[in-house]
Amino acid sequence: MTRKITHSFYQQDAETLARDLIGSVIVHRRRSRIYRARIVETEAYMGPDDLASHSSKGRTKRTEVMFGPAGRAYVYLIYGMYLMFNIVAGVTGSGQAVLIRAAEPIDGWKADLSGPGKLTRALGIARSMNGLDLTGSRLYLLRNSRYQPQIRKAKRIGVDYAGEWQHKKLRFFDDSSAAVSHRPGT
DNA sequence: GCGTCGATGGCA
DNA sequence: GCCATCGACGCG
Repeated sequence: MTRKITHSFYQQDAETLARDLIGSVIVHRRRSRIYRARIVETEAYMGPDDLASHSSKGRTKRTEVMFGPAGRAYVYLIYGMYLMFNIVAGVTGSGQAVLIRAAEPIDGWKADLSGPGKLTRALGIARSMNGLDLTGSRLYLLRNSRYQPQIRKAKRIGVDYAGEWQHKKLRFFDDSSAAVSHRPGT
């Protein structure tokens, strides 16, 4: 049984959503083709108090989408060359989001999706998709109640500047997948 | 297998 | 002057 993920599901807090999205499937309809990939790694960004979260900088032009309704895409450029794909989570205004870090292609399609920058490039996620409603028909997620991932958690990657928040175990991954980008360090 | 480093551009 | 990254390179 597989069904499209709805607004009410995205409205869960980011930590719960990040865990629940492991094993779900990204669907991108692009140039008359359909690309599907199973999510194997995510990170939760908990809102303005979370020093690793962009929303901790407050409402700016960049972070505006994070403070909007859940279930929209938050896409931004990092290091001048990589796009990050996030999903807005929580109640409207809470500034939470889930970063999609890694996935594995489904249906015989071949791609390396084991990292947030590689994932957006291979899936064709563009900056123009910032703010896109993910319950539409172009880019959406499916939940498969049959697939049971082996979920583990660890600290988030690349946020060592975030004080006490850097240590919190807000990264979730499917330990049975080879596409996970980082294995936990002790 | 692991550490280091450069690429590259939007943002505050 | 930062970065929610990646891949190339040098080790030995």
